[in-house]
Amino acid sequence: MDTEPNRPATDHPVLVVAGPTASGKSALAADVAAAFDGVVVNADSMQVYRELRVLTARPSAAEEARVPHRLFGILPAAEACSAGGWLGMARDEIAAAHADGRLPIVVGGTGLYLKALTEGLAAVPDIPDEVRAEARAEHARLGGEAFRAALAERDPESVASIPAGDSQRLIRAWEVVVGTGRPLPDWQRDGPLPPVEARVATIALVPPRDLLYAACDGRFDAMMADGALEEARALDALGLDDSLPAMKAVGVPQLLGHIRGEIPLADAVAAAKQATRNLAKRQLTWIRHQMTGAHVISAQYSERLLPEIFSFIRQFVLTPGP
RNA sequence: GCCCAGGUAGCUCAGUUGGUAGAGCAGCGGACUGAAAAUCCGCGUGUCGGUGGUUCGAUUCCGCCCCUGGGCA
Repeated sequence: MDTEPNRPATDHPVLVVAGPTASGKSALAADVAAAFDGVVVNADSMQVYRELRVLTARPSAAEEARVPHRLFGILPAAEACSAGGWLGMARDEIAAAHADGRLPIVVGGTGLYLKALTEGLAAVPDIPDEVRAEARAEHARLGGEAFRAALAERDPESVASIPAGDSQRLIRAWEVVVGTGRPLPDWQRDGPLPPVEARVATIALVPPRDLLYAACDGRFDAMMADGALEEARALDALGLDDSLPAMKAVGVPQLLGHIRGEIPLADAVAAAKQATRNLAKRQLTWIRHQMTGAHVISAQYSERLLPEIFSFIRQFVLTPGP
């Protein structure tokens, strides 16, 4: 790692900016980066996909020209990103920023990614693709209840805390025991891979609910005006599997429903706005319970908040600890 | 004006052979360790349009009125 020899790695600052969708965190991150010689690092599971520019509200070309941005639009929609995959890339970008003497500003709404960054991730080996495919096939074949019962024979601990309907987490638990021979909770008990070596301070934007929901609605209208439907058509033309992560980004299933002649455009737009609001609510729950310790700002982002934010950064981010 | 169909939760509706009612969605709360913008779990008192009547008891049956669709004039 390219750290300065006489300075402990943990003295390197990292600013994390969390917040629900449409809260203005991207603008906040860019404004901070402009003021503090920073690099914006994406921590959003959907903004990593190349084909989704409009529908994920990725920073504009102008914004990227104004301030360096990393990990935006770097993977094809045909690939599936993951918390672990992202973490590796994020650590590299953070290290690179530090090596350049810049402040890494990690911004995104994917709580799991941010938690992996700040608290580390269990050191589970990579699961072979065949095992992962088999896990999904078995789940599809057996159904949730039977799949869960089968998993209980090898990993009763996971089963105890995962309901039969929670396909994604059941499948993950299954592929870990089958792929590694050890249940996921055992790996977790080994302790996480060390989190990023840095002093991390977190700002969380938590706007009032009514304003946030209005922002969600307004932003989807803006996306439509900016070519969201065309973007969805282009994605559809790739003929990708609908179960891929990129195909599940808010707005994509709804617009594809219209493109495929299943629902009127107005219904698709309304459904996409609704899905955005549902997502925002889940993100708020995550922030409230999983990101304790963050500096909470109870508002939508606006430049008027910058003095408070700059003051926080000078005090807790740029000032080395004892 | 007449005929028909409706008026039940914020919305769309179900239901009660008369004993004051329940789904989906919304909303709210919660979970979350490698596809997480994912995947899930929990929370349902509302003058059952109004008003008279029958009844021990009416949201349910009857009368009248109001409102919304559709049809006939």
